[in-house]
Amino acid sequence: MSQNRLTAEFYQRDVLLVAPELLGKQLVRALPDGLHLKHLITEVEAYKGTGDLGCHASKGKTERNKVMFEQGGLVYVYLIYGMYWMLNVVTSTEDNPEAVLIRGISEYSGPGRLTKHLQIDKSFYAEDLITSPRIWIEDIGIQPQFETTPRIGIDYAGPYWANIPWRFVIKNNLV
DNA sequence: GGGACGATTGAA
DNA sequence: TCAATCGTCCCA
Repeated sequence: MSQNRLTAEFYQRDVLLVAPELLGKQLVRALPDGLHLKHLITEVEAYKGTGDLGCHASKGKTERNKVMFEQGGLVYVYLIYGMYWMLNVVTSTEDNPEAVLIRGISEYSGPGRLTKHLQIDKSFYAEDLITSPRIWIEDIGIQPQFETTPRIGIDYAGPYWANIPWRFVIKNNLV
């Protein structure tokens, strides 16, 4: 465990505040054998509310996305293309469906690749990052510079939502 | 019950 | 450029 684990107060804010602040934070995955995998978060995307046509919540609450409607600090995982698990962090408060997609961590680019490495699957659905013994995020005092770009792979959301700059990436090859 | 599709990846 | 691969969602 860590004294610097992020708390409920960190997560229960607007996703557009939380997403960029997750850059440079340390994602920790404690494996069953006791090994702790530690990686800095390098790339994220924000998904905000029912009005955001790129956000799963825009279709209303379903079995898959219902955890997004809970309070911030929970994990939202779902399967994409039949083979990759996407790791998301729920933000904001109850009934405000927002989440941050973790798209990249140090040494591993791509949301599907990083979950494979961290051994994250459906069993992490609704896992509580504030209390879980097997996954959490720590503040290690890094506040990297970052840049913003449109989000990846959501052309179906239409030009406005597909182009809004809610992807946040650490600059250069820092860390 | 059936069909279309996806917040991806890696190989051709 | 394209196949892999399957849970979810929507329609019948």
